[in-house]
Amino acid sequence: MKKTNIKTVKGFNEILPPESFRWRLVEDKFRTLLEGYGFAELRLALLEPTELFARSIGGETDIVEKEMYTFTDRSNRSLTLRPEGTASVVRAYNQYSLGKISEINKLYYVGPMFRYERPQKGRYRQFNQLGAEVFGETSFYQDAETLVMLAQFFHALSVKGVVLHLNSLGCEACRPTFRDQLKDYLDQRQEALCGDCRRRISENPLRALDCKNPQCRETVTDAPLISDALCDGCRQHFSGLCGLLDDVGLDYQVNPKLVRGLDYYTRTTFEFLASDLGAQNAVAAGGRYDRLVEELGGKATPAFGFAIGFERLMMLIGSEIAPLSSPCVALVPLGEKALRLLFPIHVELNREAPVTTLGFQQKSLKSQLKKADRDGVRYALIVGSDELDQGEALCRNMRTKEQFRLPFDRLGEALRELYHEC
RNA sequence: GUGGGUGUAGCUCAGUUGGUUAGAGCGCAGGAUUGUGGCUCCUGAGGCCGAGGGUUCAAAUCCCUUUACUCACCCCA
Repeated sequence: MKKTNIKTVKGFNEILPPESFRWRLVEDKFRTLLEGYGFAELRLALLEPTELFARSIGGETDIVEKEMYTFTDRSNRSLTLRPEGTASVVRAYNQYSLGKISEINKLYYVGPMFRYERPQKGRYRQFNQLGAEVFGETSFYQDAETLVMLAQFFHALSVKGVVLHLNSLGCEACRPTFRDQLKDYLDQRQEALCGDCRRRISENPLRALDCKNPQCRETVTDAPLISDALCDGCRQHFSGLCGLLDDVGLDYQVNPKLVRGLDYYTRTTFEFLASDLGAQNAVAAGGRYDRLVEELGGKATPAFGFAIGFERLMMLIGSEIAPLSSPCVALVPLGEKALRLLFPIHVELNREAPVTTLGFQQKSLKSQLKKADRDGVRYALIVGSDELDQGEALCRNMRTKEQFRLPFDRLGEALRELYHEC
């Protein structure tokens, strides 16, 4: 404690074993599922020009205003550690002209994001997201497929108590009208709103809808609803999506007051909310953003995406997931000569799979068996002076306590056979 | 940025109204007649009691400051 005074930066979340094994399992499930649906992985830069986020997320959002890790590098460029994944994916989509390679692009990513916020339960300054984006598809079938896929992911992990909340935010045709309507409504009730909401009236009035201040909530109960203001196109898109979700039996709640903190969303927007996560209850969220690709300088391309909060997801998953495969045989040398004999076998056997364990300290048989037991191996292979004399190792089945002999000259293949039985 | 809570062994925590060398459980290491694990028993290692200052004959304990963690607000995954 006294000399380890260099510690992680506040809020930077690190994953230690055995938790890291659980993370791997969940991540593997995510990859398998998404690749099954035709997604391919993108591994992108963690550091981007600051301008990317200012333009994509929205200059007026809290994320850009006060939550980014922004600094200038040695050549005085303003750089930012990515606070989310979508902006970078869109940047890459444009930069590498992915739209020209194929009409539809389904991409996913896994990795850390950075936001300078006060850490608390389920929120860190370095946190991890599992995310995916689909480019080039306007159909509500795409929205539905992606939402169902997410629900399948949660189901496969036995996550219970997550509810899908759905809304449509309209498009460039109908949202401005609604925005003005809402602005008027809020303007007339300024006194009843909190300071933040008053500020929001001009900047982003939609966000006043999901303010948690009780008084604001009450004030907003009779506010105009976006669902009443949607244009025909948006209305059909949304009802089409709901119809598909009904068809496949995916439960959802339409929440007309659900809005997003990021400016780029259009039409479908959603959150998967967990009941037992405390205040940070959104495990996954996302929606459609049909304008962003063009706004970032690309060809107009519709898109749909989501991000899952990895830490939050892991809090919802029971810790009873089975550990990864463990070694099968503990090699137990008694003395330097035996160790010397076993070492080449050990390194040969573990080339491709965890078959054996071998300790290099000269320890008593008793403590080596103790360790073998803790490691959960099925067999202990004992080599002491007797065995060296006879040219045979003594193999003990840790469960049945049966012991049998294995000649040195075929130890390797014999252990390999035992491993395949494990 | 604003509030509240908590910092004692690797982990989970005890520690009386301030009073000797600071405790338990788990974990770790070793042992219980020569080379046989899990159960039991014994022994051991491991702490500047988060840090700094103050009050006192005496501080883990009281006061101040600071820092870290944590929960909530804000916002978000």
